[in-house]
Amino acid sequence: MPELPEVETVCRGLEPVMKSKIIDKVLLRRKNLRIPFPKNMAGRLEGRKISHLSRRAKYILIHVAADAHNEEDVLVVHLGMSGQMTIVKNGAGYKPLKHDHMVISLKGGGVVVLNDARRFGMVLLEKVSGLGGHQAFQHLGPEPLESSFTGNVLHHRLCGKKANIKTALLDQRVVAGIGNIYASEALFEAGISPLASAGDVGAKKIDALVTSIKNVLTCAIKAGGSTLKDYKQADGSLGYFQHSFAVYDREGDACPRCVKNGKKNHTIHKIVQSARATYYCPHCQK
DNA sequence: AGTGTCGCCTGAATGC
DNA sequence: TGCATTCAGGCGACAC
Repeated sequence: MPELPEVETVCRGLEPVMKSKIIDKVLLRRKNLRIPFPKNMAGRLEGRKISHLSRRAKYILIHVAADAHNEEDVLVVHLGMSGQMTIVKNGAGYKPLKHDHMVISLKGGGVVVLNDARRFGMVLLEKVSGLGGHQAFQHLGPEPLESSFTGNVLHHRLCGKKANIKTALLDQRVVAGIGNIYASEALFEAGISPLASAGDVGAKKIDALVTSIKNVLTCAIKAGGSTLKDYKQADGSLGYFQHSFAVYDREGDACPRCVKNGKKNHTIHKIVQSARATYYCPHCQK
């Protein structure tokens, strides 16, 4: 499920386990995910210290500190559709499960595993200085939770676009980190039809949309954070938390906003746009 | 250049 | 119960 909030939650869950630890062993249990694992990945990482973790768009960035022989590197993990990072509780007793593809053992006993059944994920290892120029990063749009991401900014980025606004929100070059769920959720909250041409939506509605994007993402991160805190990763896996959505996967349900306005008979519809499911209320999203 | 469709994989849910 | 079909939250390659 990983969109921006889930990836953020994974980063926050991993940080206390990985930060300031020395990488002891990196085990790759196959050659590739969607793309090959980086050349000599284990050799380039083992013995080095993790300085901190961060996130850009839907990418987890594990920063590896510079040392006598290397400048700072970044181990980049993208979870694709089905990827999961797991903190193994009893590292010494770790037995690989099906689809465990990458196992990072830390000095002191911590073990972190990347499991990805569908293998749509990817792992990169890049110098931090070259990261911004890497093809995965160079065209990424702004981070939606930065204060510099405003209605004005989004309005400019959508200007002239003929594609429907739902599809445009999924374009990582327009804005980074929004996936299929939160695109539907944000448009619903802002009361904007997913069918509208992106370039035709007025400035005022785009302002509302930016507010809604920030709101749905922030609420989801909050839900993820409380999962970390409350459940303490019952199974050690990170990022897949229970969260209820207003419209996503609610085809046929009563529209919550219309119900609030006393109109009980308006329901959530499901349509397909650019081969992806979209959920919305035709009555209150114009 | 901008836009829409397809396929990469496996597993879960559904239908017969 | 078993087997086939459909669908999934990402993203890049490709065709137009």
